[in-house]
Amino acid sequence: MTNHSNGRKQEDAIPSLVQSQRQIDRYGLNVDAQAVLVAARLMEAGAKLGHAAEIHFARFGLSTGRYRLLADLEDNGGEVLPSQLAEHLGVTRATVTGLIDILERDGLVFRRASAKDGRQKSVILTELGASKLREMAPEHFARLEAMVGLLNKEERSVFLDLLGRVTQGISALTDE
Amino acid sequence: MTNHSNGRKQEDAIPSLVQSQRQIDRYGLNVDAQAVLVAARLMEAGAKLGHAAEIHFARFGLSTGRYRLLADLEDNGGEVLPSQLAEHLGVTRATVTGLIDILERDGLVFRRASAKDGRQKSVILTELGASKLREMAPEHFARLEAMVGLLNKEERSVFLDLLGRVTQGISALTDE
DNA sequence: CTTATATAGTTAGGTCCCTAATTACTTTTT
DNA sequence: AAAAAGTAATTAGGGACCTAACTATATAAG
Repeated sequence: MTNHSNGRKQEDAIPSLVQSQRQIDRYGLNVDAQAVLVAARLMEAGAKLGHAAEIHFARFGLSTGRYRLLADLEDNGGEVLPSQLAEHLGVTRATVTGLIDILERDGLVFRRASAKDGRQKSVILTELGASKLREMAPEHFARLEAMVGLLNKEERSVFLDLLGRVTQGISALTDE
Repeated sequence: MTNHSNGRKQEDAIPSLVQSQRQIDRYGLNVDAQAVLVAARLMEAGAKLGHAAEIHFARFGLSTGRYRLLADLEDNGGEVLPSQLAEHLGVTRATVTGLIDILERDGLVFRRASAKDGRQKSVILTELGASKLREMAPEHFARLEAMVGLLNKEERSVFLDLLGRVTQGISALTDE
């Protein structure tokens, strides 16, 4: 009984360089296997992190999106328009509507119609919402810090630089 | 008309160091802002990459998961058990069932009951499935390579090392 | 000033993946 | 051999985020 069924053991599915090279060779392509490996590993890491983040935020009764919305509200004085939230979070307005629905139901936020523009509705952080952020902050930030704890300051700086350039490159997948 | 509504412009929502520092200061925590920034940027990048990958694979009528399943099949001689696929892909068996359902419907794969174990059903790559992989390979790998094109060989190597260590650290979010 | 166009938020419906429970076999224990 | 425990695949239901279509209000053009 060492490694079975469940598919979420310590290190499932880490793509290897030989695996990438084999795939490329099969079709006789002139592509750098290491480059492909970087792409594959980053996708793997992104999926894993996304899943872990949901588990992390679920401790506090939130999802990743709902936490980010609350944090953005607090970062902007406690009152922001849904369309601004969508832009800040990088999600659609439809998604923001859904996030607000649940946050409002839970009393962490409420909506108020705008006086100047009848189409707009401000989203406002409640005291309960603010205290939720306050309560979770120590553990939340400590865990984030621990996550990158295997990198020293210098390495983190290098990582930020490289990650930034790879992030720019992501558009290569969607261009054209 | 420069930057409105849609929330998916060139560079929405890039978290900054001052923003991270501000959040930490608000609660008087003793946490490294750069570390928090790395975590935030990686989450951002992961989400962005996941979304871009779906768009990329949709060109070929596939999703990320269905492509990975096909590729894993081909990497393993064209016949693999669902439970093995789940392990290789790092997803649950329930998810694999759904992926196979669609691939089978589209004729890229078929199921066959196992002779030795009545519970098992092999998944087998069809000729259509193999040719789908063959057709998409040039564009697929070229785009992956382009994605990391802003990094040279040396930098890619460093990035792989650092990413690997951060990936290990992800468990800090889920531990306990 | 009325018609056309743009914008804010929402709703409806879809995709991806998940967890928990179910069904059908197989292996182990008594 | 019968009962219990384990394993393989599936089904049922849910959460997150998406696109496209809709409603209501605001602005621009004829």
